[in-house]
Amino acid sequence: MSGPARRVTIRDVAKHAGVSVATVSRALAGDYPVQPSTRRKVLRAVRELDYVPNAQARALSVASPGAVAIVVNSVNTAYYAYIAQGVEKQAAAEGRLSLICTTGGDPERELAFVQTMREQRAEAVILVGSVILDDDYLQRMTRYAHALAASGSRLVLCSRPPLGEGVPALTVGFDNTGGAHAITAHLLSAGHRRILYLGLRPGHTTSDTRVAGYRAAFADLGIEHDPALETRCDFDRRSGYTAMKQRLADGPGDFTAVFAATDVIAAGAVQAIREHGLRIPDDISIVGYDDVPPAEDIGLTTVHLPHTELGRAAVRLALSSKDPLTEPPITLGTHIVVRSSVKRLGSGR
Amino acid sequence: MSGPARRVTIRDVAKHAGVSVATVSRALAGDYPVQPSTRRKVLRAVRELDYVPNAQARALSVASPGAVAIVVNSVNTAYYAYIAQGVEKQAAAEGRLSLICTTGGDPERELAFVQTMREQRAEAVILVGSVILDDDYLQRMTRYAHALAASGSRLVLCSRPPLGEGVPALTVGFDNTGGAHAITAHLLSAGHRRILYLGLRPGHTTSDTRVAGYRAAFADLGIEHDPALETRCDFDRRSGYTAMKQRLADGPGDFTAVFAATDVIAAGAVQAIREHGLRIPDDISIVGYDDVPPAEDIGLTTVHLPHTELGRAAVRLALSSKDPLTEPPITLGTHIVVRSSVKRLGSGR
DNA sequence: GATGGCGTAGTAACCGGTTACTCGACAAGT
DNA sequence: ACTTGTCGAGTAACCGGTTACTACGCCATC
Repeated sequence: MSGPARRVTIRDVAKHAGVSVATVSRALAGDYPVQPSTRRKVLRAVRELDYVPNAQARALSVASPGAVAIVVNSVNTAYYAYIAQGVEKQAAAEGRLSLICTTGGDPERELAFVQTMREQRAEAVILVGSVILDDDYLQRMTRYAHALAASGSRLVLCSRPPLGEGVPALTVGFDNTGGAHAITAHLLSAGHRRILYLGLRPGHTTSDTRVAGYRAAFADLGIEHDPALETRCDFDRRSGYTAMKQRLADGPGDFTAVFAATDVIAAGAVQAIREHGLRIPDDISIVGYDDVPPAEDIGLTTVHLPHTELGRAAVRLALSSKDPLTEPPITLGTHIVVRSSVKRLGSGR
Repeated sequence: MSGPARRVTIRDVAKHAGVSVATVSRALAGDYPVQPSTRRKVLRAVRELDYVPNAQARALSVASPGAVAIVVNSVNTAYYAYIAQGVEKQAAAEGRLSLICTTGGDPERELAFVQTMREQRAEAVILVGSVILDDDYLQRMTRYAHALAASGSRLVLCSRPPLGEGVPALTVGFDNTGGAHAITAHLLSAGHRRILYLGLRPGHTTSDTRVAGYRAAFADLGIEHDPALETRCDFDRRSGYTAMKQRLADGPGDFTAVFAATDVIAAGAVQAIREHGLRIPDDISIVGYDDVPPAEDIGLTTVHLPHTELGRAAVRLALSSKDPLTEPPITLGTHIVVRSSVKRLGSGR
């Protein structure tokens, strides 16, 4: 029982079946007339040798669809996981393999992966997730875009700001400003006026767009807004917890509602609020953003994002024949999901 | 500005630099002496033409590391996402690309993907997640194992039962029975005697192993156990909710604690308990399993699983030179995470 | 019976790299 | 001056497939 020393190639099959390699190839492809008896011989040889064609070799001579690559910070975060799921599903539906890379936010890894994808002849590279928008970032993305375009791959920025004219990159995102506007208006119409915004992070694109919607809601309804209610906070549970703890320690009765920039922040904030002996929504109302799992568990009213659809849209766009230089960004709409974290204030005004 | 009609190949670079293709290859590989002046010419040509070597072509002539493929039900589930994260990280650390495939539990997709991975010459295929253990499944896996082994790929079953002697598959898993034993003992030592097990699903490997630990804990401590407290329930939130609802409607005071087979089931159960007007842990204690996000949000005492480490171990094992025919299954230990969902009963017995 | 067309199968070139082997030039040794 | 050795570069074979082109046998047709 000698182990298979070498992989079985099409030549082995040809020899075994007593035909030429061309015949084997044609019998398997089925696009060229082959005598039924010959075909049977070939298929039997294939079965007996357990031959599997080498996709890499085939890709050399035939233009075959390339893989779709997803780059995310981490798969552990529901927000990314949902999007990645959409990407994978759509890619599979279109007959593409999905390559995945997690960067942990490290630009080095991102760069290395983009380079690898050029070598792999990936058909599309999808970068997911918000970022700090600075010059370094813009330059980096612009370089990626041109490099990938030159290699015939397409770059899709998913839930990231567009790069602007003349840069060959496609963009798909959520309507963050619209969603933030809507949920803020929801709080305002429930009678809340002093609404804490938890998640200020200047330069962070997701934060910036959401806070913009929050402010716009006040402005549109002609309600005055206290900038001191905008609270800095990173986008994770712990930060939400500590920021809220701090805020409650400083001035308890300063606000009646909280708009957390993400559900994860909200989860942390909820814990802080409860530990402070306050009840939701009786003492404090709170809303979040994203509609990811913690939201349902804590009964959080939030903004639902079509995550999976975003991933699908990214792939569809990438595999379409749209010109990346001129195609406008796609923006997916959002809607509010009402649960039980908002109390209607007495309308005695 | 005529778009690059064809990809730039090593021959283009050679022509542009006025050298032979061999020289270009060697100048880039750097493993063969090349005159510095020649090397400079080559590198300049590479830069000017923006040449990127074709990894697929290289893989044909040189034995290069293959990709690592992960197959999961879905990336949306934290349990899978954590494991996938571990796989991706370890694969990246070992210089491999990660391919991902979600099956939604469809054996057809799984089969198709395994076949594709053979064609792609993947180095390892990692199947993750529990399954219904029946003859059909065993036959399928055995077929995969032999097929992949014949193509030189390795099969790793992650959090799935081993296939037994003579089948070339590696196995990595959690100590489900041990963890279930420990957390049941935790409830017993807190004074609980009537403990509802929520998540019975005969044939489902994860469920079977956990319920075994639950029963063993009673047996080891010589405490009688009422089989009627083992409740059927699927492994999702909704099922946990409805099963608990039903149980509470049937006989409220029948049990003092609940052992949910997963944290997700627990999350559903918690909601049902609260809606029934009962409080946790004052009226009912509850524990879960997995230690995935809902656990922290609902303050659930649970069994922590080293998910990410499982993924890493799977990759390490796959890329090691261990013989899949003889290598014993790896089992990763677990530990209890105590939060606030268990009440110590009055020790008045 | 020579000619042409059709249906199958084989030969060899090609995809884009790597590398064993060959070869010329030049320096050192005798 | 001739051999020998070394260095650097080119030629061509090869990796494992696909496919354009060629060749052959057979039948119908003139």
